[in-house]
Amino acid sequence: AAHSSVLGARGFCKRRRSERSSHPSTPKPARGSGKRPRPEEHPPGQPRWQEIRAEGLSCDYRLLFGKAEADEILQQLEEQVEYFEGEMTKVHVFGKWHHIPRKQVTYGDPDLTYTYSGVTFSPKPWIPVLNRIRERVTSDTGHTFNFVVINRYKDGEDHIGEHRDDERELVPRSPIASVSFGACRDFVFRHCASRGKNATCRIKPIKLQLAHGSLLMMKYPTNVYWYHSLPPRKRVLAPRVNLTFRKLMAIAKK
DNA sequence: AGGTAGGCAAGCAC
DNA sequence: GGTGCTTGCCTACC
Repeated sequence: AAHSSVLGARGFCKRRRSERSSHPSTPKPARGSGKRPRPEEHPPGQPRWQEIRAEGLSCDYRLLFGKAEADEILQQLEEQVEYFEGEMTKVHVFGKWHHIPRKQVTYGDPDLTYTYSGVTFSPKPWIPVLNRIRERVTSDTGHTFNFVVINRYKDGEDHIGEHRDDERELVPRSPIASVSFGACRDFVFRHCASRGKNATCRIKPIKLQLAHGSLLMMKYPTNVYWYHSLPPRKRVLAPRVNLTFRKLMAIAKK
């Protein structure tokens, strides 16, 4: 019940024209002239997926769950997902300890591990709500996954900085499925060669909005060339729970 | 005021 | 053994 007012606030996804990405070849998922492809209202002839393409970037976006089902899943996630606590909520980089500005946890098949900024995480065993989401992604995409990283952003202050996902433990060329629930948040891709003062090219960042119940498939070689981040959005007051399903190799290469 | 971008912090992997 | 890469915070600047 606490979520209903929050999730009803569809205004979170509405953007002013001036805020839109100016990238010419990029579709604008999760918005547009009232033609948002919600699963419960599939107009025939409307593309099932929205393809996002740029140099070295290949992603597909769609709404995976209708609002009622997404609301139900979010409620279950909020009740049942147990996030890491204590030492595992900190990262040690450049000699300093930082408290990560979000909550995080991993679930997956036993014996798999995932390394994030030098810390190796063991997954918690699968629970039904996560398997429900995982099975939906698999039935829709044909891809299987054995691991999920869950990030919870309590409001617009919580965020994650620019990064690429560690490729070493991923099955080569396997896609990452990013499923979002709760507040719609901006999601930004930046090409690796366009970062910093000594950038060798000026490819513009690509901004997407990841809506409640949506799926973003990040396909090879996106993760090779493009960093992604979830920047702070101070006006967002509601939580967002994001699940990135991955296919990890059974034996970690070190 | 919020969003963006750059500089900065030490240590490990190759 | 030098080089590249790392995440988040702070600051400056619109």
